[in-house]
Amino acid sequence: MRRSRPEHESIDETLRACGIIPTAQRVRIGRMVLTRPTHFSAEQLYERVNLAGNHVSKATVYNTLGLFVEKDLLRRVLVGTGKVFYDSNMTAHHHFYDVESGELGDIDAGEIEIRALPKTADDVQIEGIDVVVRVRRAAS
Amino acid sequence: MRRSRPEHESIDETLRACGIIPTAQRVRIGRMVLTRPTHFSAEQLYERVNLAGNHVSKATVYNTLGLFVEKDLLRRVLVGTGKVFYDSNMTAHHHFYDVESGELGDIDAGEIEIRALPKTADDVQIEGIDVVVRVRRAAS
DNA sequence: TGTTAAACTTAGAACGAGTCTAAAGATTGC
DNA sequence: GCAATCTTTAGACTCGTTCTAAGTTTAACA
Ligand SMILES: [Mn+2]
Ligand SMILES: [Mn+2]
Ligand SMILES: [Zn+2]
Ligand SMILES: [Zn+2]
Repeated sequence: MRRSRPEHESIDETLRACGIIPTAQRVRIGRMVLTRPTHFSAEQLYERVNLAGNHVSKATVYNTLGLFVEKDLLRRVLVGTGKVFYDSNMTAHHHFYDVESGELGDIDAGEIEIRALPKTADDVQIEGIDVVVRVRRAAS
Repeated sequence: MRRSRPEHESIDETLRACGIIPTAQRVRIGRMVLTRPTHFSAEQLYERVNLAGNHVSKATVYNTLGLFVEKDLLRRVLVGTGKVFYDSNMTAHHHFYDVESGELGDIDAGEIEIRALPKTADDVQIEGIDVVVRVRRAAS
């Protein structure tokens, strides 16, 4: 169930609407990642959230990210080995991944057509389709 | 440069043709994974290769998998968090991934149409496109 | 508003897939 | 044969992530 996050709605209300108790830590993290579409890793967030005093623990960062994913406020993006990215752009879209720099970019859903779905047995439901275009900047 | 691996060609010759010195360990692993299309993880291979005596070390398993990937004899498939699979089916195809069972299946390339490629700056070359369809067996 | 149970946060230990190290073993060219 | 190069190995190590157990906050409600 996707929910919109209009500007006038506070993070506090967004979290409540998802059944998440808006603790100080969750609101702080929410403000950082839910107010605009952004790609980031757990460690990037951990560093950023702790730049301006008021320490938030690693465990809480991971717990909160997991909770936000569970509540469809964030999605995980799997690219290279050992790298998990989070994405607060919940509209249907895909990604390109620069294998050199590790940079992640968006591809509009309209730019990739999934024509036929695989032969799905009728008890199998599709939970999502992930497309990652691996790119490399040509060596000059 | 994809090479075919006809039945009459021994693993030994396949490896040599790729510039790989066919050591006993590499040939043994090659026989297990290169003679038919198969999906497997490093630890699955490590266990299987060591079932029938003649121990092969973890380091060699990882080194060999990395070497085979580098030489385009295997590809990596990234699915769930912390799960790296290897695939000896080198024809263009995609995957579905059962998020419950962890099972991985093939989707013929023809079943998914990549219509438009993203706006690629001319110095950016596409190295590959990975499509993973996440599926879940409906709770009975 | 005080009491309490449930939910949450925390530091740090633990985990595990994957990599590295340094030494021993194999292969190759001369 | 001899030396140079390449390969394998055990086990230590790394690092992203998860777990644990204790303390803190929140929410329910008397
Ligand atoms: Mn991370
Ligand atoms: Mn594995
Ligand atoms: Zn995105
Ligand atoms: Zn496959």
